[in-house]
This record gives sequence, structure tokens and C-alpha cells, in this order.
Amino acid sequence: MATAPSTTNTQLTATQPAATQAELEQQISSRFNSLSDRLQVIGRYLLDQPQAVALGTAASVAQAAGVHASALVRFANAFGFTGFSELQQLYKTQLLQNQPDYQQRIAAVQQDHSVPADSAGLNYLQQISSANQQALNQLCQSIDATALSAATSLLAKARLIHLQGARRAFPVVSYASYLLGNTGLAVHLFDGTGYMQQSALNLLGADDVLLAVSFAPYAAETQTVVQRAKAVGCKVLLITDSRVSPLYQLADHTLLVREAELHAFRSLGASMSLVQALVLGLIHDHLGHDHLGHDQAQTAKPEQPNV
Amino acid sequence: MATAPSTTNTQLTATQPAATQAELEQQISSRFNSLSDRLQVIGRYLLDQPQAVALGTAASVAQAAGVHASALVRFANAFGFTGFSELQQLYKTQLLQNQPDYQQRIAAVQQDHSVPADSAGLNYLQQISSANQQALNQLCQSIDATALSAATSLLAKARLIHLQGARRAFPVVSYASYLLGNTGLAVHLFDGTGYMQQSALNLLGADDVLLAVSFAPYAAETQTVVQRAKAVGCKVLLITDSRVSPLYQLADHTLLVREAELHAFRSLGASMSLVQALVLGLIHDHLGHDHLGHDQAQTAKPEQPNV
DNA sequence: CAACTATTGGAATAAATATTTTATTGAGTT
DNA sequence: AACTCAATAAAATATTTATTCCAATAGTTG
Repeated sequence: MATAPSTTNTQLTATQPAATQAELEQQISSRFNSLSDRLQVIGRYLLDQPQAVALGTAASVAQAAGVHASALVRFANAFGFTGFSELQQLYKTQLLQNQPDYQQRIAAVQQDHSVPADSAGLNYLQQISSANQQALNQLCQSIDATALSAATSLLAKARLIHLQGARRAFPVVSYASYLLGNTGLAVHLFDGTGYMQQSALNLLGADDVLLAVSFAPYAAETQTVVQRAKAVGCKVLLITDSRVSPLYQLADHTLLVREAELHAFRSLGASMSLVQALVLGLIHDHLGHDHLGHDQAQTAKPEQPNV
Repeated sequence: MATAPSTTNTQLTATQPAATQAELEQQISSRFNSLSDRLQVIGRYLLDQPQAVALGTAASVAQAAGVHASALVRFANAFGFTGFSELQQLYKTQLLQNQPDYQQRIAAVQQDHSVPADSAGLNYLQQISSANQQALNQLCQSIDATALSAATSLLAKARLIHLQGARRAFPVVSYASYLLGNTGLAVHLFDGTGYMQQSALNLLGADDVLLAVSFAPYAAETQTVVQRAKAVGCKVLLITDSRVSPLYQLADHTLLVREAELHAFRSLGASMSLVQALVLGLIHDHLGHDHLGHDQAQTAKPEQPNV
């Protein structure tokens, strides 16, 4: 309709629909007073119950908002969408990757397939960055304080801390080794060099703790070390990616991390951060603050022995 | 169905379906090993990506998990549901309940800087996460596309890629080694074991490229390797933290990263992401896409984050 | 090695959901 | 008071989405 563009349209449809939920909410707020009665009801509901909009169907949303389903479609059209589903998509993606601000920009970049091939590298970096940020948020939400402090308590009791991680997990334990090495604690890293893994197993003791890191497809070497640890009474603290990990049953304590994944290559940012938090928590809760640097030693770290 | 209980049921359906997502996850964990191949894949995905399950359609979930849609229905049936929709409902309600909760919690904790010492562990995790996200943002902004693609081009020309990083930089190069090892490229990691660093230097050749990673205070070992590389005509790609790094002058190409820092412990998230972007860019621009994806056998990668 | 069973992917079917169209209501205007 | 126009809800249609059924395959047991 609107064949005659002369008359003042009651609802001047947006030329292009909003790209994000935030943008849409902005538009709703500004246009709110010029909306019709029912459309105001809908707008209010969208601002009020975004999760319900994301999860529900058009019918359920309409009923919850107290309007007819077709009114939702009219609302969506008034804001430039072809239908309610298109509007709802904004809410779904928002819920799927609920990060405050930066993520939306990245998502926009990702959806834009007209990126010049030249900048493919940068594109990857942005995608990885975005995925990692998502994973970090996820990690903060999924790890609860008690699980983390229980883990640090376990580590604090150890006479000797063993570290085991193979393949993709190895960078994580090598980082843990570096961090723990700076604390003065006794640390042993299973590094698998020289085919001495077998004899290194003898280092595991009953008063020790093994920090094992293992991701799918769960390297056999790590399973071996964990089994041996259990056999000699060594406690096992596990960082893994799923409750169906074969090590899950064996561990005394488990921390789950879900890493970002891009083109089948998983990142390690979340695991690295978790390890860092573990060590900082360990120092803070069990070793005294004197091991820590100053709160924000910006650039030069005075007491960092080596990096 | 199952009117005749005599015959061996292909999959003994749970008598009554789980009532909550947590209950279902419990069941998945315990029954996991007895599930068929594809059903395990689905179970893993359900544990892995609950919010994607809640938001998506059967088709999108199936595609993301790398299985056929009918397998989802079979899975749901195996756990006592009449269909996938009934199973999905658990995830929807869970998401609906949890969403407002934890957002408030996170927001509260973030604003409240006087958190009790008990939850210090979680607090550290959030601080680290936040600092890392900042660092990732900055990385994206500071690295320009040409620098990144120049770096991948350099790597692509190498007959053999050497990797050197000491102490804090070692997790980064070990991650690079893992990633590159999956591409089929010739890779050599200087790991410094057995005091064979000296003889390993002889591996450096004129047609090679050395990826060196070094942060303040710039380990001497890495400087040695870089100098030797230059001496034999091996190209040097450097990842470091400052233009005043002693290696900056020697490198053929440099990428600067500024890592997050918390209590004098620096993170590695930005460097790890950069390395990942390098390798993905290398594969994408110079090797073709077929090299991707040996990392994870079972879980397929969703090209677009299904919704 | 053969017969059987379990498992899987694909196509057809059924269900549900969204959207368009149509008729009605109500308010404002001449 | 009759007309016009916008707004709405109900019904009808079109589309998407879930589920069932069947054929093919692979793995197992006798």
C-alpha cells in the first residue's frame, strides 16, 4: 500500500530494519508516542520481556502481551521487518551471545560477507576475538565461587603439584607451570620429553595434587597419568570440556570450560584465564598477599623475576 | 508403542522423561557410554551448547551438532520424550528462568568492588575475564589487515617454520606448534629440553621462517635464536609487546600485542588469539580450506551459529 | 560366511506456526 | 447523521518445522 506518498503516513516505516535488539529498542523508545494503541502495548512488552520474545512463538508472545498475533506482524512491519520472525531473530541472537556491547559490532561484521578477501586475516582475528569474549563470559557465568575456591583449597594442600596436559591442553599446563613457578610452590610438569613419562609417574605421591587438563578427544596419555594418580592416592583436579569426559568420574574436583571454536580450531583463552584465576586465588586465599604484585603495576613489573 | 515388552528394546526408554535440564544432563552423563555413535554426538552437543538448543530449531540444532534431524527425535525418544520439541522445552524454560538471575548477579558483582574475600576466586576470574576482553578489543583495533596478511604470507613461503618462545611466551608457541601441526606444514618447536638448544640452532635454514614470541624482560634464549636466524638468512616473524623490544630491529615483520595484566601476572589471551588468527589466515589464504577440521572428529562446526 | 540386529540418512507426511487477506469496529469530520 | 479512514481481530492461506516411515548400511552373533 502507501501508493500515494503524499499524505502523512501514520507510521512511517523505517527504511531499513534495526540490526540489533538494542537498536530496535532505541527505535521503539523514540517512536513510542506515535504508535497506535496496540502497537504501544507490543512495544512495551518487547522492552519488558525480551527473553520471552526470544523463546516464544508469535502466538505465545501475542497472548502474553494481550494482543492478537497479527498485531505482532503489523508491529514488525512498522519497524521495517518483513514479519515477526525477522524481528524475533534479533532477540534470539542477542540471547545466544549475550554480551553487553562489543559483540554486536562483531556480529555485524561476521554477517557481512562482503568483506574483501585481502582482509581475511583481520576478519579471523575479529572472529576469534569475538568468540573468545563470548567464551569468557560463559566461563564467568558457569563457574561458581565455591567450585573455584574448593579447587584452590585442594591445590593449597598439595605437597607437590603435578601438571598434565597433552596436545591442545599442553599450552594450558605450561602456562600453569609458569605461573605456579613464580609462587615458590613445588611444581612438576609432565612434559613427555625423552619418553620418560613412565618413570615420571613415580613422582606422584599420596600427598600431592595433579592438575590435569584434557579436551576432546581426550589424549590417552592424560588418562594414564590420572589413573596412576588415583592409584597412589594423589588428588586429581580436572579441567575439561564436558561431563562426559572419560576423566570426569575419576577426578576429585572438576572445572568445566567451554572454549570458543572457529573452523574446528578451538581456542584456549577461557582455559588460560581459568588457570590464571586458579593461581591468583591460590595465592590470595592460601599464601598471603605478599606474593602478589601491586594491584595495577601498569607497565613495568618490579618483582616479576622473569617473563 | 512398545506394547509388547517381550522383545529386546533397541534402546530401553526411560520410564518417565526428565523434568528439568539438569536432570536430563545427569541422565545423559550416566547413560552416555551405552548410547550409539550419533546419539553420543547429540548428547555431547546438548551438554555443550544448551542455549543453542533452547533457541534453535530441530534442523539448526541437528546441523550444528552434525547429525540428521531425525536423530534428534530418536535421541529424545531414547530419553522418554515424545519428540524433540518436548526435550527442547526443558532448555527453553531453563533459559527463561536463569537469564534474569545471573545477569543481575553479574552486574551486581561487577559494580560492587567490595566483594567478600570468600568469593575471591570468582572475583579474580571476572577481573581476568574483563581484562582479557579489553585486551582482545585493543588487539583487534591495533592490528591492521595488511600487517596480518603480510605475516601469513611470510609463513606461507617457509620451507620449515621454527617456533621459539621462552618462559611466559612458551605456551604461545606451543599452541602455535599444535595448530600448525594440524595443517601438515613442517614445524619445528624449540623446546629447550636436554640442553640441545645449541644443536637445534643448526636446523635454521635460509628458506625457513622463525616465529619468535618474546615479552619483557625478553629472555636471552630467544634473542640468541633470533640472531642465529638472521645470520643464516632465515626470515623472522616476531610477536612482542613493544617497539623497544630488543628483537624489534632484527625482525622482518613484527606484530605487537598488549596483554592484560592483573596483579603483575600477565595474561596470554591476546597472544593466543593472534596466533590462532595467524594460522587460520595462513590456511585460508595459502593452503585452501581442505586443511581445516581434523581437530575435532565428532563435533561438526556450524558455519553460522544456528539460531 | 550367512543371517540378523542395530543404526543411520533421506524422503514423505503431519503438525505447527507465521503471514496475508478480509470483514468489522470505532473515532473523527463535514 | 452519514461518510471516511485507520485499526483491529478473525479466518484463510502459505510457509516453516517436526516427526514418522522406509531403505540402506554397518556391525554382530551363530
